[in-house]
Amino acid sequence: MSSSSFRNRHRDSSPAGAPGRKRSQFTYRHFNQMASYNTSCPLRVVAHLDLDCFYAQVEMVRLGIPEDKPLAVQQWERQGLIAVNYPARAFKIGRHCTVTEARRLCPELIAQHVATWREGDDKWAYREDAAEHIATDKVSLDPYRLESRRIMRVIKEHLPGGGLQKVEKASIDEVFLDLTAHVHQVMLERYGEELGGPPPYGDVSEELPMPAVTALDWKADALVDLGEGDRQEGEFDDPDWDDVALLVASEIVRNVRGVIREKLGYSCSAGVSRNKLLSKLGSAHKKPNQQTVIRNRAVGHFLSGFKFTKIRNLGGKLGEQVADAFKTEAVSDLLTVPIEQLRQKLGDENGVWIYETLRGIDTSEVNSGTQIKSMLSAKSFRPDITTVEQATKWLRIFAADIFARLVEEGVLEHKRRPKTINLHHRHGNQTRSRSGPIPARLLNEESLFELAKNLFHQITLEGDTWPCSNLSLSVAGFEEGVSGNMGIDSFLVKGDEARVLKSSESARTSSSKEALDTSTRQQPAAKRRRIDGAGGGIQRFLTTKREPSQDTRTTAPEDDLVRRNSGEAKLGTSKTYVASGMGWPGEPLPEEAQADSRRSPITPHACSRCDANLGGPEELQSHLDWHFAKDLQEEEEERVSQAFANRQASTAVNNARAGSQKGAAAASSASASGSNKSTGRSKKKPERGQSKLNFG
DNA sequence: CATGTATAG
DNA sequence: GCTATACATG
Repeated sequence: MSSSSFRNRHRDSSPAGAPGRKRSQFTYRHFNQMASYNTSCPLRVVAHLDLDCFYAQVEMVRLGIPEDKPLAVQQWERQGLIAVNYPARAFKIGRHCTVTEARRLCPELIAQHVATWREGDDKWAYREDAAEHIATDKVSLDPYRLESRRIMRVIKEHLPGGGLQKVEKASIDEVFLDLTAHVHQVMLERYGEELGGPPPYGDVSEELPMPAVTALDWKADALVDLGEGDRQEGEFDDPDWDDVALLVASEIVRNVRGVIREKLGYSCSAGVSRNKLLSKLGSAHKKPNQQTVIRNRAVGHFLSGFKFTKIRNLGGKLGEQVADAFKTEAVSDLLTVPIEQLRQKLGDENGVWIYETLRGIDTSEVNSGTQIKSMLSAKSFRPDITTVEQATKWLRIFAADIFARLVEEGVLEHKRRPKTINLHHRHGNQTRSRSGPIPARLLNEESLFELAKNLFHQITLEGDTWPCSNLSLSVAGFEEGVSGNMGIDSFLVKGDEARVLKSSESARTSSSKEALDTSTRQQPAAKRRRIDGAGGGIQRFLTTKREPSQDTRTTAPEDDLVRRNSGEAKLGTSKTYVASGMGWPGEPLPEEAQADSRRSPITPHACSRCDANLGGPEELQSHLDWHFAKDLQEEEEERVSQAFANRQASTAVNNARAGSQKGAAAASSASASGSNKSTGRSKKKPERGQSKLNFG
């Protein structure tokens, strides 16, 4: 198949060289479309950024290890390495090596264990002995999430605002950028002569003049070449505006990469092309620390060299199905298959999708939302666990982990909350899960724990529980705005809530449950008026006590979050449980967080800390709460990022020399704990909520 | 809405 | 392994 099928050729019967005669294959309309992110715009420009062996880089930067040292990130003793840097890969060390194998291949290897949560400790940490504590520790990916956020922030700060940026966080270490509008603006500035004026006859379907340039300087970019044979389009054709757009985009991407490198020390690779599909393939094409441009004219050659199993969404069962159906894994082989046949063998939807994908057509959007949609905390047990007590312990850790992350992720200021909670259980081959709603007012650490225990109990009711090889707790269904919960809802106990929190065998182990139970038992199904709206019943135990005077807004859940947070996220041993043991029957109720004195006297509608103007006292209060939580969060973030910032410190030499986990871990804990005091809170950047909100 | 499956890094 | 997300399906 000729590569012309990948591209709408300009039909011009005159020879390519005819002076002044040839016009662009793009029209004024096409160019104008760039401003509005039309996904079918032929001048669209999308980039994919991919951090090189991200986890490994994070550890190297954090520990100040020189770039040429081989390093791998380790998880437990015998499990595969979860990241291997490029120097280590030179020794043939791969993802699925064990630590022992890796060391045999490269005695100099620095194997850094991931951070872990440990029961009784109130924060994840890097620990020398983590590898041997698979039974008590749970991996924490927080260091990587935090660095990921810093990277996102740097990217967003570097790109122009005002609707000209579209940034999608595709994973912890990947980002899509739709640069179309930005490039449009640059092209206007740079080529206003040719592009800026009105089209001839005022007709936007007129073709543009060709760019004046005859050769483009692609700098160090890896340009995908065009292949042999087909001379209809190639290097001998003059560059058109799509090439110019990609060139501008590649400059932008090179700058973004430079900024990430300079400000944070991370290298990444990038792909620049017309859409997500191609950019993603492009970023993987040359690694590390390079960028690949796939010009439209090169798409055919680029794609036909791949096995289609390398394409996003074809790496699994669907790809296997396709391979089975057509007895090939090569993209090029499938290009001759008519669309009807694809539809017939793979279904309409898949058939069409594959037909287009094979030809580099992808109109999927770059979604600027970078907000998280679900959160999961999980543990695979080695050996399996066999008792309710063990399970409960892990559930508590999960709840603490998830709640801390809810706070971390800025759920507070975003006024978002997860709607559902889910527990997965694995017993041998069989997996089961139970889920339920998270009532708005029950969004705090203890409640998540209670909810989780209940879900777990529901699972145990069906038997076949033990031994259990895996448990995971997740929250999902994030939705905007909780202010709606302050109405009549607050005074009702929904059937759902009653059911979710209904007392059960295990529930009896919790005094809060008993209170709940008695308060809801009389008329189980019906919605009911609460006896006292100001915080009796359930709320007294499951959420923070309210101040009666604030009663019209007392049940705003973000208040509960704020206050929980003020006690710092604890792993499993939140104050409540330390104080009251397990909350077994007969034990005293937890001393709840006291109404603290942070509430400033009500000043009419203006925030003293920023220029925000609030609609009324309630909004103001909520806003101040937000500041409060924000401060805590920033302190935390500062604390962590200082650890990373210290990377050039003298410990680097020691770490490198030791080449052992011991040395690295010692240094890391030193820098993590010491940084706070030594550097202090020198610069606390007053970041407005909005920018954070966009950021995710 | 609840539950399970697929995909991917 | 540990996450995160999307989707099918009842």
